[in-house]
Amino acid sequence: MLSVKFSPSEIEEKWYAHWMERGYFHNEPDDREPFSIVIPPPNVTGVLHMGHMLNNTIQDALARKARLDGKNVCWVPGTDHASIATEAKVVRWLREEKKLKKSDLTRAEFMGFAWEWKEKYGGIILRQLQKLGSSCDWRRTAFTMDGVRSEGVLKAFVDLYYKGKLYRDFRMVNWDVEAKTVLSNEEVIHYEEQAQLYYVKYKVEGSEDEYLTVATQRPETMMGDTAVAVNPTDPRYAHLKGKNVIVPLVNRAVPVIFDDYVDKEFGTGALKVTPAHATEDYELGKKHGLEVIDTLNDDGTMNEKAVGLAGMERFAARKKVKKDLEAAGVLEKIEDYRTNIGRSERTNSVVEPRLSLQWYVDMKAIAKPALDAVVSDEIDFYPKMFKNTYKHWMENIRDWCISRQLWWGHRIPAWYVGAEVFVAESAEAALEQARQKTGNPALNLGDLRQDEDVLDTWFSSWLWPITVFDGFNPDSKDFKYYYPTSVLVTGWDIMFLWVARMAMAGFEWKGEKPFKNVYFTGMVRDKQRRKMSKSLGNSPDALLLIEEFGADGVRFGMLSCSPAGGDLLFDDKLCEQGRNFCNKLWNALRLIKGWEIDAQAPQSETNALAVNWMREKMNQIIAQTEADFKSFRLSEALMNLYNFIWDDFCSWYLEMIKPEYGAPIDPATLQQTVDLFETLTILLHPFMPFVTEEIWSRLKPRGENEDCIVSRYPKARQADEALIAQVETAKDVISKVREVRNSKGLKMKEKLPLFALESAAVHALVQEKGWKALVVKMANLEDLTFARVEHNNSAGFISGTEKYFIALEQEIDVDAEREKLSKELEHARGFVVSVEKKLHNEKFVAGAPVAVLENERKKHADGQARIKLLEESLYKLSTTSLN
RNA sequence: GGGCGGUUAGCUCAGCUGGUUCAGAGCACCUGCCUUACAAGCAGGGGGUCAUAGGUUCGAACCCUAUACUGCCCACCA
Repeated sequence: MLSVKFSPSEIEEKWYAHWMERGYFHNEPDDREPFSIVIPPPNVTGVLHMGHMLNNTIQDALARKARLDGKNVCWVPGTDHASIATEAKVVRWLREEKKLKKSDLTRAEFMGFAWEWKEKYGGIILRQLQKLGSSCDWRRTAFTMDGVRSEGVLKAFVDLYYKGKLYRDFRMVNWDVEAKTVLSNEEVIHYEEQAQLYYVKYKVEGSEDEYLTVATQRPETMMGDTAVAVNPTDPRYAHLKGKNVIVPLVNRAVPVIFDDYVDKEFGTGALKVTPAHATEDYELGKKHGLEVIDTLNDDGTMNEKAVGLAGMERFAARKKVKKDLEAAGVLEKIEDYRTNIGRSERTNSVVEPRLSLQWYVDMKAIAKPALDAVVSDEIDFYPKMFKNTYKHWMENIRDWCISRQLWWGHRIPAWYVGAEVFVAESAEAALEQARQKTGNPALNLGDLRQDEDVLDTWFSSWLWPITVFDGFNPDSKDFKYYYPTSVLVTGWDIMFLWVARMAMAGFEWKGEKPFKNVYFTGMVRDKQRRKMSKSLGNSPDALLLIEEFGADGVRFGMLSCSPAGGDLLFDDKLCEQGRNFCNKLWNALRLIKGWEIDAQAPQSETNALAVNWMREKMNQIIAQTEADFKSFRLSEALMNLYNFIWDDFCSWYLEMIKPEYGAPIDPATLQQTVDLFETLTILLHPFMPFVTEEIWSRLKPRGENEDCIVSRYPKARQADEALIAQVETAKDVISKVREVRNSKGLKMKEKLPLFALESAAVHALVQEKGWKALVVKMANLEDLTFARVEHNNSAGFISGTEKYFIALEQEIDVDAEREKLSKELEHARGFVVSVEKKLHNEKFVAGAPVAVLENERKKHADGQARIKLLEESLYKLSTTSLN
């Protein structure tokens, strides 16, 4: 006997192991149509969170659907070395577990520990993805820092360098003082924050007590000031031309310069210029030939140039400067104001503009084909609106800073001999170049100094679709077969960091797009629309969720409310709904399995009607689901199936064919029902693989390799709308009888007589095979018979244009009934009037398509028929009440 | 400052090419049921001025214009 409650934990591991053992996830190139996906590689250090669950559930649904469509599916899993994040974790681990500081280790020692750490903790997230049911080809698991991928990174770097699309430059960068590395623009997140504007008085040199007041947000950088700038058209300061002002506290004279850049309206209209610590100041400095005084160390403390502040952390220094300025009597006032502060995506520390020498990719040189591909829909975005964002960014693209002052990552393949740089895939190759260039054959490896920096993690991830199939090898069989990939599923938050760059890399090295479709998922948030975060504690533990609701339940929860691109407001309730759905399916199976069979019994007309109706409805749902998949409307597809299975299949169909208690079922109906149910498991399999596989295995005896996961998706044919309409009419009558029961307090168990007012239409329905018996069974009627007039004390309803009623034992509440009927009548009349308006409008009659016109005429006729019936009932009611 | 969205039921959102009784779904809520598959359930029910104002059209939730509110992305205003 099957248990009343479905328990996912008992079957999940079994089926996952079974699928793996059968090798269903693995494919090699063959003559089938390929369907390939590359996973957005999660951080190797990470654990599964809601965002991963969402995008992996979507990818898995797409992969499973493609598999059911008979395609050669290849979903490549893997992880990303996540330079900054991992290095930070390793540093903390070393400090806490091994009592070691990074600064005490050599580079090689550190890397040894980092790899040790990676081996220990690196695979967790991939094992968690398996729990979710992800049908990845695990044999192809890749890592951005493994041998094959690393080789690709070096090749890409060298290739770009010799094409002149990669260069080294000294300029203002974003500095993360905590990680002590440079960041790309895309890794800086701007937040609007509360800040203070300090008004500081700079004495005009040579004057008695004339001051020029500047407004600054960062007074601690004033020791690096080398000018004060004002707008040349500002009359307030015109007389200062050629004058100097004295920087307070350090008492250094700096010139007053004049530049259009300065906004007269902001603050006092005077801007202190600190070329070492602000991008625009640096530009001003270059323009006006100013000295650059760097007052910061790489860890965010002040250096000796910041007189009196040396060694202090930058924000402590700000407080001290404030005090000192007050003491000196040159702090005019402090104002609160809102401003944008840039913070490091990884460490969240305030990013410091800083001058340094770094490597860059010339993005303008490689962006064009990737931009065109999206604009022309060669690459399709879902939802479409992200095209605009992408286009805007690509058209204003800025060069990409790819070097990082870290150790965990791909070390930059550049070697220096003196001031000369040699870029090559290996030290040996660089040495060869150096020998030729210098004409000195005695040079050896020891004379070469390799660049200390590593590459931005995204410099390896942007090659992912290229390197993942077979390294950086354009001629490989797998690469040729699986590239470009079919669809990329990822969050919109990494559109610039990853998606756009992959597109560029694809065209740069393969001359072709890396993916045909991009599906952008929304951000997972909690019910209050807050981002899921560790610090808020509002992020549920993914594995606990799976334990509680089952993988299918959680998948249902993630998918059922995930319109592409929009926020996904996560709520446990959705997973619960998914779990309940599994249970519903399970119990439908129990029901069918529990029936006795009478091998001799013929199929009743009612059962035949029910089966045919269900088949036609299923045709509709198959076509709908197919269309939804094509346009990546997974949420809709799942919800349609959910409603279809719960309402149409379980509540209606199974109840239609369900034998009386203890009675057997005929073999034909049972077989057809099993077939229908089997089709349902296939339709639902992409979303809920475990429960469907389990039910599939129990529906029929199965052979070797005969599993739901590798079955064939049904093909939709044109549904028989007339047949569907016929049964829908029956459903309407049945529902209305039930409504009467409910409102009159009649029990479901009580068999009732139902009458239909004589009409050709009802006679026609009753003559349809099985129709009347269906209504009698489902509405629990004594019989359905005809009457020429409505009986006294009856409760009636109109279905379509026909009047039905149930004669009641009890007296009816005449006033209430009259009010109800009057309302309905009023509504019907209003409806007819609105239709008439259209029909009397000559322009409508002339302009509307025939089908629309026909329909309006039918609406008009039906409406009039209904009005007539209502009027008769009302009349009947009034004569009753007179009695 | 530039750009892109959104506003439909108490909540979250569909509504695809303007046309069927189009005003929908899920959740929540209300009523009645432990009815022999399922209380993780069954049968029913209430609930909306489609943000506002104009316009186009035979016809508008849908197209256009303006307004209000709101979210996001990009950008060097100290």
